[in-house]
Amino acid sequence: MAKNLVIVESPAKAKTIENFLGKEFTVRSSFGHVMDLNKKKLSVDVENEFEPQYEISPDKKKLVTELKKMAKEVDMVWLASDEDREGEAISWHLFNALDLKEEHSKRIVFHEITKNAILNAIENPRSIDKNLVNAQQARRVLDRLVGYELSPLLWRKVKPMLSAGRVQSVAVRLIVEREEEIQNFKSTSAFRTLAEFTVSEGKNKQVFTAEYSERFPDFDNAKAFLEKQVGAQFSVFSVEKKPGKKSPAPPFTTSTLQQEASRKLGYSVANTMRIAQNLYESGLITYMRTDSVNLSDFALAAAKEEIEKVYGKEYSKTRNFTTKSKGAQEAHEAIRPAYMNKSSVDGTREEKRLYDLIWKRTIASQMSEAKLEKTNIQVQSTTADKYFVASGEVIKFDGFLKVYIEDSDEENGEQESDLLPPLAKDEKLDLLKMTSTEKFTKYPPRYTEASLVRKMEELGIGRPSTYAPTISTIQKREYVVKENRDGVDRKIQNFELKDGKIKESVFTEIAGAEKGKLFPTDIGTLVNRFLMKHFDDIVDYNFTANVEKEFDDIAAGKNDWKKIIKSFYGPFHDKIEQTQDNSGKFSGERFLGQDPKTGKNVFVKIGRYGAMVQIGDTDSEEKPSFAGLQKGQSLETITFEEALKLFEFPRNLGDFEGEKVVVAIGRFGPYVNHKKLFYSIKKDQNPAEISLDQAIDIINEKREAEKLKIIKEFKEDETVQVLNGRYGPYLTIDKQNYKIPKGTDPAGLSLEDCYAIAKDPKNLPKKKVFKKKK
DNA sequence: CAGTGAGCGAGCTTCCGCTTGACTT
Repeated sequence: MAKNLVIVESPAKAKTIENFLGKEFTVRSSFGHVMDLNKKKLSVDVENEFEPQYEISPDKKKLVTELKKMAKEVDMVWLASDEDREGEAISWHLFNALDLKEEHSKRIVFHEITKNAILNAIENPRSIDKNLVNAQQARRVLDRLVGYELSPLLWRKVKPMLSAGRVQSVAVRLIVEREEEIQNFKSTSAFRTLAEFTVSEGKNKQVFTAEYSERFPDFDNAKAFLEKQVGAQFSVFSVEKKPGKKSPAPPFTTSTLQQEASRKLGYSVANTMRIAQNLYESGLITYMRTDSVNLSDFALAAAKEEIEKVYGKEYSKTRNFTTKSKGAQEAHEAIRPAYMNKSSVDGTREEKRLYDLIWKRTIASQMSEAKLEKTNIQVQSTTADKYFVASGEVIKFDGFLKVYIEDSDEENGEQESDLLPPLAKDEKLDLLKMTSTEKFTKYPPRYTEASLVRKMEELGIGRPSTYAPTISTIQKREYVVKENRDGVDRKIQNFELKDGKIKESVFTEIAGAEKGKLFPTDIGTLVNRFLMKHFDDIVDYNFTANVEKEFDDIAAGKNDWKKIIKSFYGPFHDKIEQTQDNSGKFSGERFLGQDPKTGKNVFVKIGRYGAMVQIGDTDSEEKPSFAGLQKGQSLETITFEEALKLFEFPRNLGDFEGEKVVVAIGRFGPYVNHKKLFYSIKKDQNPAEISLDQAIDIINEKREAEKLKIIKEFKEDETVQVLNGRYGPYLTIDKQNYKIPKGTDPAGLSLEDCYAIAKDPKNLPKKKVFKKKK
């Protein structure tokens, strides 16, 4: 056994560091936090100074025992978790959980994984910073109190299984409020006029486009303007040239990597992180959960060398970027290639593409700026008051643009800068054609996963390690759905002036189509309304930023963490109790009208299982009847007629193979029921209009698919089947599933083999880790 | 997985931030 044990947070880091340190050092990892509050209970003693009740996390028990044993056998334990609030707490937890002694343990920190940085850290140890630990305790306890007092209130007032928290509830609010903005947005239109010119005399007949600097509010004005331009003379009024430059973006942080991978590669936030994790574990990139744009001296030097070698000296410019994001803790470097001279890697297509993005972004960040020349031209007409303007851009020196261009979120990328022909003042121009086209203003963009992350980072809510999980949480709770939506056709009016004649035309464009955007659900909207009404301070966009300032004071030793929590918890808990006692169910109920058949009231509201329509009052003698809303329908927008339609199920379509075929709508959407079997109806078919023949098609299709699933059946025992599942072949006996041991040919199994597999407890599927939905 | 929704009451759910595998039908 070596004389020293170093404990870091990540196993990949442990492996690298062990190589730097030599035989005297063993390096292990804690896999993150090892202690936490118990998941089942509040675990904060609110009566007694908010004392947190920590325990060793259930999944870390084995690890802690192991580390404890190792710690006893070495002379010195070096606690080398990250240098931030959470890292300090991890060291403190390890100190406690491993029963360490002051004289046998030291706290060390480093920001980059280089031999010098590690050796330097070993030479400059310190003790655990209790103030920083206390700041973490305040953060942890605050989040627990908010989450574990608000969520149960939601279970009682809105719906079971819901959740609320400092981070997720603000993320939901952003999406709900953006949707409200969009719904309230009134699109207006104006006519945009473009003209194509060439010079009248000379050789260069290059065509360029200029836009008239006024937009016309309506059809008549646009038409009048174009009519006036018939027969007009055009000439260059002014030519203005000025130099410009562009600088590269800083290297990637978690947030910017997620955004660019989404824009350029179309990866979801979770997917990007999974791929980055693989690259990190293969030693190809630095740590992928970081808020720092800093590069180590080693990386700066390596980038410089690579750029000078490949592109030449004039392309290199060493830069140090400083972070602008709120609450950044900068325990790591930016995300960069481990080796700058490795411009591509082996791996899956996804890994290659993400690595390429990281390599280019990092290299570009160390390259010189691009030099441009911008040209603005004004064209005058003898019959117009204002000018037509055109702008062009010429790249004089490409610099970093040679390697990498950052994408933007702007959806209307209409500011295309054309290359302009050489033009002089007063030069005569020929008009080729002029068009005036109706343009509609666009509502603010809906969030994508990545643009939501950017907004969260801007507000300082969430951390690099939680962006992806938070986005999955708000979708799992069904506050938000990621969806594509079809647009609607919109008529566009257009004029064209050519050869002295004006042509009118109308064409259609698709407006409002969305791909992979986040939409709030009814339940998300309702929960947000509830929180805004009773807990507006918690979902305030500045709540996190403000408490972060308090945590900073605690970390600086200027304030006591329990005092801070106390001043928050008093009023917060009062509000919890008040809302609990004084407000009723928060169901978002909306009255739609009176049922023409019975005269009873018809409502929509959120029930135990989601949005539903109710006919009849809850407190009336006769039990009300209910129907769940269908996919795509919403509490806010469903009409009285649509609501009544939901009660037309189940529909009996007729007989097939001697038994009834029934269409109905269930928990999982519309389905066909026949011989006690269920068949889902696809989205593009309307369950209210489906015919018997169409239903039979659905039944037969499913039967075909089932047949393909079967690899092997046995006449002797029909409960035994070898099937093809989502995760490869498996065995099912009497509705119990079993894994087939590796290396067995599923098609060659005999009935006896199957029984044998079933007997071995090894082949039982593991217990479900995730909870059942219901 | 499957057609629920009153009310009774038991027993369940839930936060954020650090980390990876093991595993799913």
